[in-house]
Formats: sequence, structure tokens, C-alpha cells
Amino acid sequence: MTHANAIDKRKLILDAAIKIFAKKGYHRSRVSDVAEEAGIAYGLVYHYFKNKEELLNSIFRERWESFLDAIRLYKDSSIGTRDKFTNICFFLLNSYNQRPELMEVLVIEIVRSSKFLEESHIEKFKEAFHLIEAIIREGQAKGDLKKEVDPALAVYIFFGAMELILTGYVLSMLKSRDSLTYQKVAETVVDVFLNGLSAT
Amino acid sequence: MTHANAIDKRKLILDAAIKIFAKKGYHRSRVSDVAEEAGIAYGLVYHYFKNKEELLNSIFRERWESFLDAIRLYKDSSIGTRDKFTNICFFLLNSYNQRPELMEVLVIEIVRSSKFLEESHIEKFKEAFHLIEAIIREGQAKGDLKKEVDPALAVYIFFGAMELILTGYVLSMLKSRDSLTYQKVAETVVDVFLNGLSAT
Amino acid sequence: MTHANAIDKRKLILDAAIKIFAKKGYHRSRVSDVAEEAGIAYGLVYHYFKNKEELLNSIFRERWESFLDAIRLYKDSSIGTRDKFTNICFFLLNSYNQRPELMEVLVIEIVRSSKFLEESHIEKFKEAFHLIEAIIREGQAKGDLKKEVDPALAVYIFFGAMELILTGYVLSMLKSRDSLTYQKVAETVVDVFLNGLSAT
Amino acid sequence: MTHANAIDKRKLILDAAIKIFAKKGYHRSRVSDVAEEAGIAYGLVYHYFKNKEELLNSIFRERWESFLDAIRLYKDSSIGTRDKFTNICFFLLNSYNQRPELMEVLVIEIVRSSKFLEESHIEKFKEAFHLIEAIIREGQAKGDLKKEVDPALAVYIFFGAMELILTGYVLSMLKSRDSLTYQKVAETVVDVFLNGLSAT
DNA sequence: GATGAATGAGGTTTCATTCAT
DNA sequence: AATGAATGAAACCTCATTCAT
Repeated sequence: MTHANAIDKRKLILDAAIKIFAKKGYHRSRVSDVAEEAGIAYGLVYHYFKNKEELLNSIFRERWESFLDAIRLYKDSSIGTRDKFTNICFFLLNSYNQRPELMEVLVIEIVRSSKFLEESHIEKFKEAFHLIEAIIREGQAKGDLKKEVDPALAVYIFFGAMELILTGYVLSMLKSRDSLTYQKVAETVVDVFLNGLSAT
Repeated sequence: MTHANAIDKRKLILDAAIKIFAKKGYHRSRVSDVAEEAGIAYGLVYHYFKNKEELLNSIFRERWESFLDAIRLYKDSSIGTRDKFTNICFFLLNSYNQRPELMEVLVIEIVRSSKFLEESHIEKFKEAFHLIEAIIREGQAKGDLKKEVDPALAVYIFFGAMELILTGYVLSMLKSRDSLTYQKVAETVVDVFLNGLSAT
Repeated sequence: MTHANAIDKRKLILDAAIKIFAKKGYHRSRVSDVAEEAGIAYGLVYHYFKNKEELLNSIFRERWESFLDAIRLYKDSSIGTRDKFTNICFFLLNSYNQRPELMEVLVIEIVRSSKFLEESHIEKFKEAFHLIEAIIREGQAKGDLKKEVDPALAVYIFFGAMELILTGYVLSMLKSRDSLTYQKVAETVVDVFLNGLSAT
Repeated sequence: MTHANAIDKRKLILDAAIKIFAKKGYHRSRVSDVAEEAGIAYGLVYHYFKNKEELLNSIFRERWESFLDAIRLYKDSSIGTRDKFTNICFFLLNSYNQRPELMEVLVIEIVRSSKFLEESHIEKFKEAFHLIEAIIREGQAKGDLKKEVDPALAVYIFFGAMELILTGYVLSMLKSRDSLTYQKVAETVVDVFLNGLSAT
């Protein structure tokens, strides 16, 4: 019971941190803002987390893993290469739809400032890149994808496209509209990625 | 002469800011770090710039324009659609090669923090997006590009791909190597963007 | 039994406090450090002691008394004045040898901070001074000691000498060695104190 | 002029620190107390000193040296051994008389908590010890002092006596009175140190 | 008695910005 | 133009102490 509460409280703080970091940005957020959002004294944050940075690290650590799990799942499923990419796109867009603030923090504060974060984060990023790269290599082996393109570079193209689309949503430059549902966006990205923009 | 010096000094400070912001990140950089890098007293920074944020804004304002100029140039030239994209890619990669620190600040600090910066920045971002979008629409009109894809979304795919590739260089995850010269990267991106990854 | 345990627990905490205060210094020691050393929850410390300062006060109160007892014993014994001093010196050096951490806390933390601690401490210090002073007066009355020297001042000389020697051990500036056993040190101090350093 | 002011300001802060540390003790003193005493903004303290601890270190460093200088002077002068000790005693007592707060900080905060300060401090303490030890050895060589006593130990006796006497003044346990002028105290200490307390 | 979650006062330090010179 | 001393808001973090369980 006490233990369960401790887990709850930790999660409460983390959720508050996500909300605050998304709203004000990590550097502009005070630990006391997070505590106030969580409805606790700020000293308690330090009971559960070593310091402010550890809040950000925890957010990354605990959520990125589920993203990796999802990619692994799609990668190893028996569906076609195109569907794997579609699923991954949709997973990302859906994640944003479900928890836009979490995705905002992941995309804006972590992915984009990873240069200044722990080395371990970059390793985790690479893990995602390697998984996608493996999907591409498997697609090439199966004859689904052409062999001329460097798989590592293709990953950057795919992820880059998705990241900027998410950023567009985060910055409200892109908005979901009738003609551009998440489903449609996912399909379009995969279509361009696989078939290109050229006519014929 | 005095006037010329004033311009020089301003540029000196801005270049120092680019170097320092790239190395330590905007928030971690002190105004005194910038001044020291520029070889001047830190009080003097405030003679040329309103405050620290104005340094970042100036970097963006003065450099982004040249990027817009380049896109405009390619957009309005008489070359084919494919070459327009190739040129833009190469321009970006070349810019990074020439001034990696400047691109680092533009990509990491400004794009990242744009949510918290002046509204005018987002307008400038959009301008770039609109120019590329226009190139795509013109390509569609000319029959070079297929009409099914939403041009606005295609821009995100193209820019996203390029931005992550630049980020990869910035974070040293991607490295220029024999098999992956800037020329090759630009060609590959355009090739995937236009022809896709699918076999046949 | 329960009562006996309560006494044990109290002593357990006090011993832990001595160890921790000696190692890190009073101000740098956390109540939680003491509790951890004692193998209990830190909240329990407050069940036995009013607050952190009360730990230090208790250490002083409970141990200083045994020092006073020892001086009283020597003072009132029928041995000669010289032996009284020798015994007191040896008692102090032996106490350090037996419980260096306790002596460290008494010497470094309490004597040092006495200015800021309870007035009652200074009274207790004075008690020790008065006892020694009485030994000197008695020695003077018996004709063992010369009468020209202010007895109160002589106490400072004697105690000062002993205290710095103990500090020397505490700071590892002085080390017990073959040519300098505790016995030898006690004898030398008394010898200088009583006979001086002058030749002939 | 600007430079001269900078030195003045530094000294101003140091003097304020001495006063505050003497009054409240180092740990109980806030940097803002020191600044207020000096009549400046607390941020300025950090312009002249790295941090709070550096204030204490600076006090020690800059004042201890003059003490060493004094001992060196007496040591190398052509006066007799007894006079050397008398001079040193008087110097210490006089220093206390002139600047009781400074001596208070040196004695209470630094000498007694040296265990937790920089290693370099202990080296400086040792330097003083070595100088006195040399005086004793020279006295022994000249036949002024008996050879049986370990010179190193004798130093502890001498310094210990002086330190506790100063502490007595600091804690107001000892008070200068007609029958106990500084001059008298110095003579008594030296007399006991050299001739002992024994009657004969 | 025992625990450790919770609180929040309190203090240090940083650093953007101002301004007298 | 140039300097860097001076200011003080702001934020992090520690940890003694309380208290519900």
C-alpha cells in the first residue's frame, strides 16, 4: 500500500513534469512549477528524483523503451515491409494524439538537445535507428526495397520526416484536418518514402 | 572607418556567439563567455545587442534570410524540379560543411526553441516551407511530380529528412565518409524523395 | 526488557552520532547519516532526542561527567601532586586511545563550538578547570608547587597542552611511536609542567 | 584608482567576514550577512571570492603568514631563548588585543576545524610548529634548554597552552585584569614552560 | 516504538543586466 | 566606445523536523 503510493507519487511527479516541460520548456521550468502542478511540496521531488535533470532523463528512459518495443514488434511481425512502416508512422502519430505533451517533451527537449544530455540517450536513439535500418535491410533482402540506397541514410530520411511532422504538430504549424487525418499522413509518408514523388 | 569598425565589432560578437552557443548550448552559455570569445568586455555586448536573446534572434534573422534567398534562387531558376531539390540539399549540406557551428545553432537552438521565441521566427520558418511547397506545386503543374500527395506534407518530409541528416552530423552520429559524400547524400535524398525506396 | 531496549537504542544512536560527527564534523553530518550508521529509520532519532543539537549536547553531558569523576578521584586521592597530574594526563591519552572518535567530537566539535552551545556547557568546562585549579592550590599549600604562579592560569597551560596534543593525534599530526608512547607523553608533559624546560 | 578600489573592496569584504564569522560562527553566517556588514550586494562577494569557504581560506592565508613572519623574526634574532618565547607569547596576546575578532576566527573556526579544511592549511600549521621546534633545538644546542625533552612534543605544550589561553579570552572565560595583564600572562607562560611549577 | 513520506525554511551560487567611469 | 564593478532576481538543492500510518 505504502509502496503502491510511492509508485503513484513518482508517476504523479513525472506526469506533472511532462506537462510543465511541454508548456514552458525544460530550462524555463522550475522544480517548484512541477511540484505545484503535482500538488506537492517541491522538496518531495528530490525524494523521488536526484535533481531536475533526472526528471527529464526519467521521462526519456521510461517512454522511449515503449517506442523501441513497438518498433521491435512491427519489425518481427510477418506483415509486409510497407505495413511495418505504416504501423510505425501511425504509432508515432497516435502517440502524439494520445499524449501530445509527452511527445512534445520527447521531441523538443530530448531528441533535439540530446547533444547536452547523457551519452546513454544517444545510445538509445541509435537503437531505434538500428531497428529501422534492420527493417530496411530485411526489405531489401526480401526484394521489397531497392538495394541501391544506403539503409542507414534511409533511416534518417524516414525518421527525419516523421520528426518534423511531429514538430509541426507541436509548434501548431501542422494541424490535423479532414483532408489530413493521422491515417492519411501515415499513408502519405510511407507512400512518398517507398514510391517517391515523381510522376509515372 | 568608425562606422566600419562598429559593423565589424557587431559581426565579431555574433560570430563568437555562434561558436559559443554551438559548443555549450544557448542556455548554458554566458554572455561573458561570448564576450571572452570575442575578446571584448561583456558590457560591450549590450552596446550592440539589447540582451542575450537578441543575439540568438540576430543570428537567426541574418542567416536565415540567406537560406531563403538560396531557395528562391533555385525555385525561380529554369532547371528541372529534381535539380531544384538536389541544389537545395546540397546547399544545406554545404552550409553545414562551411559553417557547422552556425548550422548547429540554427538547427538545435533555434528550431528547437522556436516555440518559445518570437512569433516572427515561425513566420520565417513558414516562408521557407512555402517556397518549397511552391516548388512542389509547380512540379505538379509541370507534370514532373504526382498530384496525389499533399504538397504541404511533402515539404515536411523533405525538410524533416534534411534536418535530421544535419542533426546526425551535428551529433556525430552521421559522418561524412567515402561512400557518403555530401554530393551522394544529396542525390540519395532526392532520389528517395522523388522515386521512393520500393523495388521496381 | 522493553525498557532495557530503549536504553540500548538510545546508546546505539549516540554511539552512531559520535562516529559520524567524528568523521564528517557536526555541521556536515546529517541526521539521516547518524540513523543509517545506527541501522534505524531517521524518524526514530527524534523519538529519543529532541533534535540534532541535542545529540551533541547528550554526548557532552554524558561523557564529560565521567571525565570530571576521574579528575575528582585523582584530586581527592592521597597520591602526590605530580602523580595526580600524571594520572590525569594518562587518563586523557588513554581515553583517546580507547575511543578516539569520542574524544574527537568532544575536542573538536564541542570545545570548538562551545561559544554557540548552551551556557551550561561552559559551566561544565569551568568545573573541570576548577578541579585542576584546586589540585594546584592544594599543591601550593602542601609546598609541592611554587606559589608565584596564578593557579587559574596554570590550569590553562596544563589543559591547553593536553588539548593540543590530543588535537595533534586527531589531526594525525602527532602519531604514537616507540619513542613517544602515551606513558612517555604523559610523563613529559608533567615534567615540563612541573620542572620546566630550562637547563639546570 | 579603479585597481586600488578593488583592493579596498576586497579588504572590506574580508574584514566584514571576520566580524561576522567571529560573531556567529562560520557555519551560522550567511554570505548575505557578510555582504550586509560590508555594505554591498551579496553578489559582489562572488566577484572577489570564489565562494564562502574561500573567504575563510583567505582570512587564514593572509593572516597566518604574518604570524609566521613574526616567529621567523624572533627565531633568527640574537636574543636569548627565553625572550624568544616571551616575544611570541606577547605577539599572540597582543594580536588578540588588537584584533580579537580576527584571532577568534583563526582560533575557533580555522585551527580547531582544520580537519575539514584544505590540506594546505595543515601544512601551514606545521610550518609554525617547525619554527618553534627549531627555536627549541637551538636552545638545546646552546645549552639554554635541557636535552631530555622531545622538542616536537614541547611545541605542542607551548602552543597548546597559548591556544587555550586565547580560547579562554575568546570565550570570555579568561579576562584581562589588573593582576593578569597580557605582559604578565606572557611571562607566566614562559616561566612555567621553562622553569616549571615545582617548588624547590 | 518505528518508518520514511512530506514539508518548506534557508542558504549558496549563478549570471543577465545596469551604469559609473 | 569600452570596461568591469555592482546589483539582486532567480533557481537549485539540502536537510532538519513533523506526522500519518
